[in-house]
Amino acid sequence: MAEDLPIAIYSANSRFMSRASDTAYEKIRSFILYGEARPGMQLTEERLCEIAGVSRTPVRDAVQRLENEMLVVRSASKRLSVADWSDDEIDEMFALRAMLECHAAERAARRMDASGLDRLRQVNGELTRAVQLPAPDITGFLEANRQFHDLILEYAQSPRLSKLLPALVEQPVVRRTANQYSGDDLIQSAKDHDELIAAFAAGDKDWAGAVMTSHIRRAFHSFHLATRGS
Amino acid sequence: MAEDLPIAIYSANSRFMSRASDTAYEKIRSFILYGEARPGMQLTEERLCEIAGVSRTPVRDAVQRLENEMLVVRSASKRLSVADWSDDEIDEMFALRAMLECHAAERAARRMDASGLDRLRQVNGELTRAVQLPAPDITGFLEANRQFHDLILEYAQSPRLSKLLPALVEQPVVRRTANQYSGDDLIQSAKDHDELIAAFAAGDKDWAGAVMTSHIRRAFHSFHLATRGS
DNA sequence: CCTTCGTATATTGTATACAATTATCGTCCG
DNA sequence: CGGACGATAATTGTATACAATATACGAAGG
Repeated sequence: MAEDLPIAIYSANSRFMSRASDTAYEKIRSFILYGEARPGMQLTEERLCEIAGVSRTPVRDAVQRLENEMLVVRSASKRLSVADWSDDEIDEMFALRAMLECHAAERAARRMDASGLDRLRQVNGELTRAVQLPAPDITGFLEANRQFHDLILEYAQSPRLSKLLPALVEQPVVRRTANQYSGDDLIQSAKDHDELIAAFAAGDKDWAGAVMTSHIRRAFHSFHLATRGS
Repeated sequence: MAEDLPIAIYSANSRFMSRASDTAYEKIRSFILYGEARPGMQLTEERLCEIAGVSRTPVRDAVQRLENEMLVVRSASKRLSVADWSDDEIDEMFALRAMLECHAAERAARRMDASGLDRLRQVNGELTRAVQLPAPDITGFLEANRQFHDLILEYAQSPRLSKLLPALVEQPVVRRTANQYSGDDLIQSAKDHDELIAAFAAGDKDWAGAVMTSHIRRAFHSFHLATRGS
């Protein structure tokens, strides 16, 4: 019987989600990432119930998941608040993410097949179209980018990685990075992906790992520049 | 009852734990790690209620935590079972753990202070006593070893790492590794720790990282030898 | 005016009843 | 036989009432 891992990691997953705890998870997550929530803002379970439209039981379920992703934080007295990351924590996220995505790329390089290569090429085709000047489509880029990295994770075939990486790929960071990207940065991203595909096709794990590492670290420096200047 | 066995590995949850969900977590965890549970065995929430002596609400809370540590697994139809790791998954655990503990050591090297060095020396003094031939005290070794790595994690000052690492340091693996260690292996562990302390004292992050990496990888190969022969 | 303490209020934690879903197993029909 | 179907039992999911705990606030005393 197949496992139901892994799921989309670069965004809220777009699967069935009929359960109340799943809708609660998505709604609260959206509230934090795209809604009126502000870093450090206090949350009560009751307030989250209103947002999610379900009772406290599934809300508590969802909150625990969000706690694991460190999108919400629990104080010593068990009160909840929206996470507020320090600069050091964000740097750390990029460093850890670079290590783990590099590792994922290395594993994927050993396990890639023709079908996977096709899917990667197709997704990166869409990404490449989205970043065409003079009017790049950031939303399209983000979606294709997510799919691309998800595919690599899928081919890495590591339940552990699939569990750990999502906690490191937080939307606010990814979006701010993408929004800060210049047109040339976006095009370079597409080229990185092309080179990754070449490395996978060659089965060269060191090549794949190195490309992935620079890919993430470039994103890091764009983000750094965007948020903390020079 | 297995209640007095070490609970928290490498992480800081050795606090009070008076809540029902916390005792449930500990009891179920002990049941899996030291009790009658067997890999792949099916679990029902009701059965876990009996084990924990509390109602389903805190049990479900505890189960979600154990799911994150991947000690229990949920099937597509949401049924629970005791995790049963493949050889590849265990290898992967060691690889990821080596990366993250190396990173933790590097961060700790930059943030270590005199007080931390003292504490590390004291803990490793206990560890060194525990591994004295001709009758090494494995339990004492495990406890001191845990404290030593916890201290490094504390000085790494990274909430992310503190969240991610525990999921990679699973007791069954650590114990089997330690039990397989020869007397000389145990003594070498103590020496690794001495060298780590020296690297911290020198503030040399690359040195610390390298020692930590070989420390973990030696453990990996001992485990590999013990469980899969030649 | 400040601190301390106790009570009221807000918030989180737990138990339990019931709803929804999934598995089990016997029966019918081919 | 054997496979599809349906009733029943087992299991998980959700809502809600109540218990435990933490905070807020104001009164009493210095």
